[in-house]
Amino acid sequence: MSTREQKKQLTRKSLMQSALSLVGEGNSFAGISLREVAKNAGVVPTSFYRHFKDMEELGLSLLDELGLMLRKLMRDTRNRDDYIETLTRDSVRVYAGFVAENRNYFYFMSECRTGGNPALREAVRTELRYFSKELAMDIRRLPIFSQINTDDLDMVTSLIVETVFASTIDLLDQLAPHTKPKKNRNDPYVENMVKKLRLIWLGAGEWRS
Amino acid sequence: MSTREQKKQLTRKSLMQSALSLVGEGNSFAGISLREVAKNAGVVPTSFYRHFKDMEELGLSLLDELGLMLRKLMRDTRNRDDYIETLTRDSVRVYAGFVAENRNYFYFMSECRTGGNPALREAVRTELRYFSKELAMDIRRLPIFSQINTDDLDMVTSLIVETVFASTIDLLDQLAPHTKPKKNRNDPYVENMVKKLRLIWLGAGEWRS
DNA sequence: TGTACATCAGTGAACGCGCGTTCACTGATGTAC
DNA sequence: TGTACATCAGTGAACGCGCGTTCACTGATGTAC
Repeated sequence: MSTREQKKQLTRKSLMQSALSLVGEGNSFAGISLREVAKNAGVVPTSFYRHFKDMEELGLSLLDELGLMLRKLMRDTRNRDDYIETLTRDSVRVYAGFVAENRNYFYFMSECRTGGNPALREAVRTELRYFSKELAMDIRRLPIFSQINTDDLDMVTSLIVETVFASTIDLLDQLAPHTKPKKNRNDPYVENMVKKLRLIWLGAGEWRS
Repeated sequence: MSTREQKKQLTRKSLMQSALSLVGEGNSFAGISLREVAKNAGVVPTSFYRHFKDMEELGLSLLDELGLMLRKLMRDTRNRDDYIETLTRDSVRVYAGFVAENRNYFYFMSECRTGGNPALREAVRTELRYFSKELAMDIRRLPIFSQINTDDLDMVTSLIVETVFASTIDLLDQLAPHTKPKKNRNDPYVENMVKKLRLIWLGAGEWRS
């Protein structure tokens, strides 16, 4: 990779980080301007066009990036064979920690899930569907799912993914800025989430397709 | 009520409807301007200030209004003693129909759930919490919940409310504009939702606090 | 009922500002010989 | 290695436009007598 290309990628990166930090400051993505983003990135507004067609394209790149990070996180916590209760609690705790360390990304993705721009909304939907399918492939071998067909298993995993994701905005708002996630086992967010997942799990155990 | 006051209320109403229809056209609430709202309502921008301090105050009024409509809807479909399966499917169908007939309101409320403005976000949270509590009070007497304590019942009902609400944006996007909700029993949205609720129900039946 | 005054929802001009986008440019980096 | 030319990321001036907000106003409606 040439020096020129490296510098270009650096600017691109700082434009994305700039947008993200503006969202993290309490602005909604729909409300921030191309000029603000450029200024915050230390670059003249015209430069923006060397990297993105418009703000929507930048938003899609951000979603892509977070998607990759989340897939990696899933891959790393998968394929463990702990007792299911422990695995659930640990997974939720890992997720909550990851959210806390990437607050701006999740504020952005939460907004996009329901925000005004259809293209961004669809991108989030695709991402969630991907996680749901991954999770289904991962847990299909468990004995608890012997009585369940593929469609219904997808229904269960999408319920899980949606439940976790929908709660994320509440987690973000209850985190004071710059607070580290609680590491003890009594974090109320984690406990509440674990209860909900356990309930879904119970239901899945009783399910007959 | 005086004539003058009546006229004022009419203008107020048309400002709110104006904002709502702009959101329904695919704009995000965060991105529409006071001037657009006023223009669309057939009124000079300055008039806006006779009714609302700013766009946030208008947004909160919209959420209030939708909240009242939803509470009425809940009250009307409550206290029936159908077979639980029938009740669930009918309730989901009624909800889906209501969403389809009030698309703009639900696009707006969905955006607010996760949108950039903390005050609007909190207003939606309060509303959802209210529905969850109402639902808990309503179903606590069912024999299925004899083994469940108050906190856990709240957890179950909030899971139900969040699941239904999170899916609303997907329902909105899959509805073609100006489409009437399907009345037959095979609407895939309704069937998928019913399955998820049935699964939660199964889990709740197995739950021991 | 009629008159004189008060109220106030809506008006229209004006303000300074940041917006997205265009354009010709500069000068460091890359390439061919 | 040195030279001459090509590329292209980032610049800076300029554009027309819609923004939120202020202000003094108008004229229909309401109120007191």
